[in-house]
Formats: sequence, C-alpha cells, structure tokens
Amino acid sequence: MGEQGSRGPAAPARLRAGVPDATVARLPGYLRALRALADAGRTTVSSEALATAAGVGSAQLRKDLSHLGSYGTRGVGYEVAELVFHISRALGLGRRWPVVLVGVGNLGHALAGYGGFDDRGFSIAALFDVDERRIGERVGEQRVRHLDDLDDVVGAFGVCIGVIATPAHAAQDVCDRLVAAGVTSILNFAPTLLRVPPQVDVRKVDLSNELQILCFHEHRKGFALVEPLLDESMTGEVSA
Amino acid sequence: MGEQGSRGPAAPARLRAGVPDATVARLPGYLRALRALADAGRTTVSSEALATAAGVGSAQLRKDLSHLGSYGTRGVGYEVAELVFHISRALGLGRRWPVVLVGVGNLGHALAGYGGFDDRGFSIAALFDVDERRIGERVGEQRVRHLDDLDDVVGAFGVCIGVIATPAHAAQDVCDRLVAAGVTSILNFAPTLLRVPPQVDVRKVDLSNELQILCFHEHRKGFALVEPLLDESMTGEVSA
DNA sequence: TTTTGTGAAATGATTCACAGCC
DNA sequence: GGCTGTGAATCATTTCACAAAA
Repeated sequence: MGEQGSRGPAAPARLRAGVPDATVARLPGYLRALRALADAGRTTVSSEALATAAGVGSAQLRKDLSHLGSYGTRGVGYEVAELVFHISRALGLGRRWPVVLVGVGNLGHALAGYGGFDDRGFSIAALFDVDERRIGERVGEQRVRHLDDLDDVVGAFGVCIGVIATPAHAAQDVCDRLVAAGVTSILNFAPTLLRVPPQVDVRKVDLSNELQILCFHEHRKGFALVEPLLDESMTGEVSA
Repeated sequence: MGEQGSRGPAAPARLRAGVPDATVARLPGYLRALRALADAGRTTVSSEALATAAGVGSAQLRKDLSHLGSYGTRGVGYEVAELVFHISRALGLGRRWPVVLVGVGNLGHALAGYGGFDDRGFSIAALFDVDERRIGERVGEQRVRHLDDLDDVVGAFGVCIGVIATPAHAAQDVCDRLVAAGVTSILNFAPTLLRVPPQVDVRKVDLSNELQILCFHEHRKGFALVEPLLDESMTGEVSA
C-alpha cells in the first residue's frame, strides 16, 4: 500500500495469503500467455512452455504458482482453463471492477479505448474532466462528465479504482478528490509523486522515467563497445 | 538487458560501474524531486528532505547515491545543482537522445506531446505509422512518416531508442524492424511480450497489467475489513 | 551537533536441484 | 520418463545503526 512507482518497494505489511509482490506483478503476464495458448487451442501446458510464452524461467513460474496453490499434475503440466481460473481468482478478477478515469486529453482517449480495459474485468464507470469544452463529449460508450460529479459516481457504482491522466499540475488535486470520494487504488499517469493516506495504493506510469532508465543501459552499452577494446589493447591481448 | 516489464528481473550481467538496477530505477525520481527543489529556490538539501520529496526512505536515498560517488557534505547535505549534474551523468543524460515513435494513434499523440519528452534530454527524431491516412499529418514539430523510412531516419540521427505505441498485433513486427534498423532500447506500450535479441533492452508499460495488480491489493483490502472481525469473533475477543 | 557514507544485519527474490507423483 | 512442487542455496535489496567528517 502506498508503494507508488512501477518498480516501487515491496508493500510493508502483507495481511494474509502471502503472495509476494514480485509474484503478483507477474500474474497478469501469465494470464495473458495462458489466454494466447487457449486461443491457439491448447488445453494443457507445461511450466517450461508457459514460462517461455510469458518470458520468465520455468523455475520462477512454478515457484510463483506454488504461492497460489497446487494446480498442476506431475508428469503432465497444467490445465490451461483451470490455471486461468485460479490466477484470475487470486488477482481478484472474479467480479467486474468499475473504474473512473480523470483527464480526457489524448492520453485519456487512448486509455479509454485501450481494449484491455473493457476486455478484462474492468469497466469504465465514468470519464471526468474539468474543461468545459470537453464536458458532454462522447468517448466510446461514455459521456464526459464534470469532475464535480465524482462523488455521485463513486458512490453509485462503488468505484474503488481511479486512473489519473491529467497534466502534472492537476494530479494532486484530482488525487485528493478521488481519495475523498472513496477511491482506494490509483493508477497515475501524470509525472508527479502523489501524496495519499497509507491505506491507498498508488501505481505510477511515467514515460520520462522509463526513457531515462533505458538511457542508462544504452549509455552503458556504448562503453561495452569501447572499454573492452581499451582493456585488451592495453594488455596487448588483441587477437585480430 | 532484455529484461522487459516494469518490474522485470535484474539484468543478469552488469558490465561495469555497479549501480544496482533498483537504484537506477529510482534515479529519475530523485532528479525530478531535485528539480522541484531547485525551482522552489533551494540550493542545498538533506537526505531526509530529498528522500521525503522523492517518496523513499532517507537511508535508501543515501545508499543509492553512494553508488554514484560521494557528493554530499556531512553535517550539511547535498548541493542541489551538483547532485542534478551527477545523477544526470550517471543516467547518461549528458547528451541529447533522439527517439523514434511508432504508432500515431491517440496514445502516440499523447506521448508525442507529453512534455517530459522534449523537456528532458530526449527529442523525437521522427514519428512513424503505416496508415496512409496518417502519413504527412503534422504532430508538434514533426510530420508523420511511413514506417518504410525507418532505416533512413535511424541511420541519419543515430537513433538507439524506439517507442512502440501500436496495437498489439503490429508490435512484434514493428519491434523487429526497429531492431533491424539498429535500435537497441525499446519502450513498449503495446500489450504483448516482445521477442528481441539479448543485446536489446525492452521495458513494457501495460495498462491492463497495472490495473490487475491494483486489483489484487484492492481485493485484499476487502478481506482486511472482514477477516479480522471473523477471527476475533471466533476467539470471543470482540471488544466493542 | 548535524548529517553523510557505509559496513553489517535483515529481509526478500530468484535459482538450483531433486524428491515425489503421475 | 517426465514434470511438478518445494526446501535449500544463492543472490539482490533494504534497513539499521554508527563512525567519521564538517
């Protein structure tokens, strides 16, 4: 709770059902891989094959799944459908989760139409903005509403997840209003650190951060080409 | 390298300058906090204050900075400007990084105009799409070009970072073309696992994954309200 | 006195390797 | 024979706590 950041620290207190955070973060990937397998007609899969499809090691996959229970068959593998069910349940996807999205600029539009939204167990309860020119605009199934209606919607639909797609300068205020309305999980696309009470979860997605991290590795790849050459030439071990 | 995923595993081989991945992932946050501090007129800051501004613990901040060098003054703190310089350098932000963006739908538009792009050391070398109706469209400073021009642009600008903002079904092909053109770091917004050669870095941003992770915690908050009550009532320890 | 920098301890995550089951 | 589930071992990260420096 209150971790924030795509690669945030582990949640300090795990109340029950000790599924490690690192495992939880990989479960959606397993689900996606399983669905692709199911679409391809597979009904059963080994840890090796599923791990490859999900881009992890097979030992890691088995360890991850072992935190959820024992749903495989030795010598055979896993039932695709059964595993989808158990992972979905562990993630709390047994129900439909209404989500509110605040900020209907380009990013908001993109998120609203992402597909992976309505597709999985999420549905957009409402879209909000404060720009009068956008209020009333139709986006997908929804009409954009004024942020002042937030409390009504959150109350009526029992929303507990909010997505912030506003400019940075508006994000903290929107966040405060979401929290005041009763939202307890926030996905923040604005490049700001949000201050929230401890019971509220925040995850952050930040383009600039991601680019800078890539940059670090890229930066180092440059040296990887140069430094070994230098090192070798200095020891006279050049082979070519 | 080849890690993929916002919370991917640690890069297996660190070639030089042992900055842990977890630290690298936090450096952009420190940079942002420092700039906010600088804008507010601060010229010096303690680890405690900076840590608070960045949303981490002060011990963690100091340990992270210690991987870059020893740039503080005991009893005083850090020079804001100096620290910005050293963190920027560690991240490889000493130069301007040209970036290509493929996929100019809503998401692509949002990314192109994000601000945090041109703002930090990144510049968009070109925007690409394959939809004939979009080719030639102006977005910001740029004109949308056909993906077939990719090689030319990557060659001419020495681009090594690519951003994929296409639908999922097109992502792997776009990725292959980026890699073939010489791009070695990819930021992927499409909900697919990309297959890349080992020297290529991929980071993934996926709305649906993030929502599902939030969902897990949300799901558990529900039990936090119910289960302790059950446990207590079963032991007869109810105090109210 | 204040605050950094850092060994050492504690915690957490991943990988190994194999016993156990089909 | 093949594959899962899992303790034990390894590796990484975070936190503690304090000596050293200004």
